[in-house]
Amino acid sequence: MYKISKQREWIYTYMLEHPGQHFSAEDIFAGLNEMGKTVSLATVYRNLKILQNEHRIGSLMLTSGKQVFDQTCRPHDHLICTHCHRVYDVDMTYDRSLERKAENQLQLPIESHSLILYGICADCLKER
Amino acid sequence: MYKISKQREWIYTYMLEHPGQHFSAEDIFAGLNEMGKTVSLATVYRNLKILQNEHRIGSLMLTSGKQVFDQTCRPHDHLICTHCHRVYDVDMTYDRSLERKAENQLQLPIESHSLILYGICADCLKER
DNA sequence: CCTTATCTAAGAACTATTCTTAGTTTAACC
DNA sequence: GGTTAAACTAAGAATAGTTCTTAGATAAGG
Repeated sequence: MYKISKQREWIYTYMLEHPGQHFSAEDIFAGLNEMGKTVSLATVYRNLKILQNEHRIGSLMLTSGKQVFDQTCRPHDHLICTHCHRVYDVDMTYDRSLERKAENQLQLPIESHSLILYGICADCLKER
Repeated sequence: MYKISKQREWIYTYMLEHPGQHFSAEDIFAGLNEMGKTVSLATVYRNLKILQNEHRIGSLMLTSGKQVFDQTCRPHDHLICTHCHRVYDVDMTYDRSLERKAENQLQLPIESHSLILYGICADCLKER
């Protein structure tokens, strides 16, 4: 189905080399181009979509309507700092039972969920 | 600060008259115009933003990047049907302690959160 | 009333994302 | 290892959703 392409591997490698970060397509486009790896923005978008289809990466829609991409598609939650607006991955242990609890309460089959916490991140907290 | 405007009250009333629904700006624009209440799309967008600032309505960003508006800004959760894609308001009782649990686990101040459940709604379940 | 800030419509502009096209690269198969 | 076909790329046009600009209309306070 999909063939290996130089550009797609650049994109994926770029993401893995920046652990913990969340990237817009534009971020990756700029980052690769700065490294001399010229790639067009449409190619970045197309390949991010392919990487998602292949379950190699995940994505998150911010309240601003901008999409950011995540190095993993393993289910996890997010913390968004209300001060610096950075996005962090978090693993809320209690969260694992959330879907079963929702099923019991709503009496409907629940397949997945998305949880975003808004608060102050450790870095911003230190700066006060 | 804000003056009362005919158009803004049309928009707000339109939303209240369709309880349980979630509207895009385009939905409201089309709905009002069908009723003979002509209003421009930019006015709908501007007033939805004002209604949000006034805390009269809420909003939700879908994974598609489209924004929908909610009759209430009272904190609550959402269920999105993976079959018909309708958006429902849900009130998960367990959810009230979620922010305190997150604070304990992350050791950071949490101000709010957004929880979206994905599953099959009652209507779609019936149709099988 | 009169003033003035806020409001509207209409359409231009903007931003993020996707599509189109023509030519290139990858890999499957002989 | 060469051929072929499918998947790929860059570049820019196109689309969709939302916001801005402008000139004129409308509320609300004095």
